[in-house]
Amino acid sequence: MAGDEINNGFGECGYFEAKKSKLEEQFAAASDPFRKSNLFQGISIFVNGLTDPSANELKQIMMVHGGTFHHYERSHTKFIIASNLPDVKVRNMNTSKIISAQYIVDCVENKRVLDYKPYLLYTNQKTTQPRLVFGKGKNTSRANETMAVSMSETAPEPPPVENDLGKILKVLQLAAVAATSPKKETADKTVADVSTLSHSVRTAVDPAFLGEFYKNSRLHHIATLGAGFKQYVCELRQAHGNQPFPKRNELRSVLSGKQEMNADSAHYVMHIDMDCFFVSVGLRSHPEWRGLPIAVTHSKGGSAATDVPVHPQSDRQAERALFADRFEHQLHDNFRADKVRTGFEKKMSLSEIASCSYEARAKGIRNGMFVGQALKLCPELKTIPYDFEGYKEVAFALYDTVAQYTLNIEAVSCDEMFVELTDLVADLQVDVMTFVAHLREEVRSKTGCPCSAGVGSNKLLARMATKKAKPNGQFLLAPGIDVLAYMAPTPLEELPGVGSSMRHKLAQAGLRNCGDVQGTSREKLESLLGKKLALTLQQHSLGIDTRPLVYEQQRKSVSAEVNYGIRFSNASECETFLRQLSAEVKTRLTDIKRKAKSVTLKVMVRAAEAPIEASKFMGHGVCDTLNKSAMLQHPTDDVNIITSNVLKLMKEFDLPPHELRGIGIHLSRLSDVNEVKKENVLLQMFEKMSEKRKIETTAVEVQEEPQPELEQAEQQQQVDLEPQQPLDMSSEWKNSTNTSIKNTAVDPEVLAQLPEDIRQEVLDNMEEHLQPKHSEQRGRKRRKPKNAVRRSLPFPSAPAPLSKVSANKPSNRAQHLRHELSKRYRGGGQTDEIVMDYIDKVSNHVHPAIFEYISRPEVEVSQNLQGAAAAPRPQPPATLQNYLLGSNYKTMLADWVSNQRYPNHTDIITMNEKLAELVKGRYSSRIYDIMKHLCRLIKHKHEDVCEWHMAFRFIEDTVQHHMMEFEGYQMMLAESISCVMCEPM
DNA sequence: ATCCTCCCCTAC
DNA sequence: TAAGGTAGGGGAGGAT
Repeated sequence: MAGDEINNGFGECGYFEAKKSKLEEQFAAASDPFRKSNLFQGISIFVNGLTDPSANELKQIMMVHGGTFHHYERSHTKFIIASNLPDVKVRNMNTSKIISAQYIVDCVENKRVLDYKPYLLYTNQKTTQPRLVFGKGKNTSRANETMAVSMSETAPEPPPVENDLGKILKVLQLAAVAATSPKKETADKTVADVSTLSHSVRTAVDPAFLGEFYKNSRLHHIATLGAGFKQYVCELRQAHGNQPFPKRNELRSVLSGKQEMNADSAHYVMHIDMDCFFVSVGLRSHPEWRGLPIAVTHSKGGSAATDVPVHPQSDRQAERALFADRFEHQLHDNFRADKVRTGFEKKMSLSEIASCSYEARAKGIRNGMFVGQALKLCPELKTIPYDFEGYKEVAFALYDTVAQYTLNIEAVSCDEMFVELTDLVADLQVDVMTFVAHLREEVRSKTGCPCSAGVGSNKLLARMATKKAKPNGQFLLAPGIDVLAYMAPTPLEELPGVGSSMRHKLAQAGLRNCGDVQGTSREKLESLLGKKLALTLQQHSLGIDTRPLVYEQQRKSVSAEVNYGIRFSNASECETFLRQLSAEVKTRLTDIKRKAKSVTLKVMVRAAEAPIEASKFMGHGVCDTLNKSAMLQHPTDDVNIITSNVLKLMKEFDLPPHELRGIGIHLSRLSDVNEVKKENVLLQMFEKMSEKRKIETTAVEVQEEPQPELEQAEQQQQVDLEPQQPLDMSSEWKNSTNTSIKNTAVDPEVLAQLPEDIRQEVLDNMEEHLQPKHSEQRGRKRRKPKNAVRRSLPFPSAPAPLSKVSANKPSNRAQHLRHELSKRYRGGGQTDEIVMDYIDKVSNHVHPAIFEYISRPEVEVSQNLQGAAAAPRPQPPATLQNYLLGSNYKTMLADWVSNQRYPNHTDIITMNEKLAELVKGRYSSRIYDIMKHLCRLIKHKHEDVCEWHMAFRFIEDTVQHHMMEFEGYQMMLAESISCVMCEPM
């Protein structure tokens, strides 16, 4: 799957890039399908200055042959490749590992690792002719020979290094081959398609699309790296505990003596941010381009960016007009409007600029601008490609550098964070900006990239300071200054949270800078923006920021979204993609070890007036966006449940697949996997057993004549577990009951077409889901007996729901039952006499045996009451999922009661639901047994817990309520709980 | 009042 | 050609 490619190193094992062992590194290498050999395994190089081959070419060579390319020199960098270094530079370097680039070339040519000494630039041994010598022992040379043989491109094979590793590598390489082969199978379509087959992946219909897209998406990388570093800070903090920071001592001795301390007790928050991050990382290997206007983008620039093929069904003029209209009249986004206005010329590249250098910015180029537009502003703009690995590498170096001094870090993104400095500078006894300068220099030397930092008394002011500091500088918003006066001239859009939309809205009201807002009444702001936004805006305009630094951030949602390359021609292509995306989002969910209770599907649909094809290649064009969500009954991380809900939501949108331009799946209301486990013990037991049972019963037959309630619950479960089955409309409404789409309305038109009794059932179900989840109400809720239920009951009409008053009229009920009995068992003789006599006597509570007796079909009526009670009920439908009916219900109850100190709310609800099903199914004697057993378990619980007593009474109460509704009588129960502590009055 | 859904906005 | 994601905060308006 796409999983590997999407994984940025923040998988469940955490930041493997940073910590991973050698072995893991080799694993990763072996699974790379582009790998030609492992020639340079364990060898790392750093390229200093101009070389031939160039740094980029050397990087390619190293990657393809299993080596490591360092973008900056590290202590463990094995070789430094250079051609000529200035004396000044060399003087302070360890020259024993500076070699010529020719070494790499010769190694590849000879297909073995050569002795590097002849290639040293700064020793006596320097020669131009490499000696063909193996530097190491016999074993190695043998290995090298084998390697040389195995380096043929058609049959790449790992060197037989350490035996185990060799085997593992081999397996992994085989796996990599296997993983790529299905791609080729899709080629079976037509022979005429051959021309397109050779092309790269285009639309989301291609099974490899998702992986390709995420591999190349800058926004995806920005987002996942950001999330990754938030988690990284958490991990570092947890791993660190209360240990000291040794680096502080080192710094203290370096800076000691020359510092006069800040005597004030000011609060210091630092905001640190890399300067035009992507560009800086890209320039590490091309220092000769520093000072030029540079942009990072997918477009290769030059003529490729000014003569772009145009799709016949696209219409740039029309699309531009539409976009411009939206941006100018609805969204007021000047930048985007401008981008469309001047960037949409025919044949100009619509590739976006992810990051541009300050020299490019000076010409008016901005991040996010189209390349075509940027080239008009600056024809000599140089474009460089993305280096996602490099961004991660540098980001780790940045975070690790800061983390040496403190872990009071709030990660904002991969290149930006807030750091609480108050305690740190007090501990170091240094001036705050001295520390910042030292830190920035360390970051620069470790990453090879410049950064800027601002310091203020809160996050807002620190950020403002950074704006002043950029590029490559630092700035302190001194604690003593008049903050109000300082903020007043600041344009509002410089405040965090104020974007183009809000800027425009405020400008309409005559508010442009912080000073304007400072003097505006709260009422006016609130009417403009709403309560909360008004408050924060006003506070920010005064330089006040109450937001604390959040060091350990908890994720609240997970999502996966693709608004590029979505072009389906039919529903099945769409469904296939939805399944892939569901799997993707499920992986992300399990990666963070959480479960979700809400699923939201987001779609982008081509706007009615928009051209069929977007101007931007595979772009979404002008679209309308729609969201729809479904609440799950329980938190889940089951891919099948997620998928079935996603498919259902898509079906509800009822959109033509060919008009879709974007799809996203969001999971929210997350809970911890372990919390869920604790919280829902019973349900987990049920589900576990139903899984097991599913495997055991191979063929699950669908009942021709669905039994009412239980049957529906069961069908729902099947949809959840088996979304592979196509969903037809007729099953959809039935399925929309217990588990899923509680909050989605049923189409009234569909509803109108249903037969009366079925419609009533649907309405009842909907009503049921709108009931509050609170246990009291749910358990005690009055339920109208349904037609369908009645049909299966022996009584022609079930008793109407009884109020408390009528329920307490035993003689009426006894008469009723007697009447039914006599009708049914005419001439039944002695037995029925006994039964009726019994009923008269007990009046209020009926023994389960009686229920058993009267609910048996006529043919089975036996002569003797005892036998009747013992007679087995007809087997429940094979699909019935109520495990309270299973033979091991006692074990399950015992597990529940004994493992939990206090009963869970959700477990009690589950229990009530399952017992209610039993009531409706008339499993009276089982109910009797369950209640008896449960009562005993609670009584004999090691520790007397009133919560359990109350739980039992509540369950008992609910059961009796249901009995009263469906049978007209309460059940005689064997035991009850009495406790002086919690007994109700 | 408080919750829910469906947005919109913002930031990187 | 091109890779227009992701997460969080919050408002409007309706349901309870």
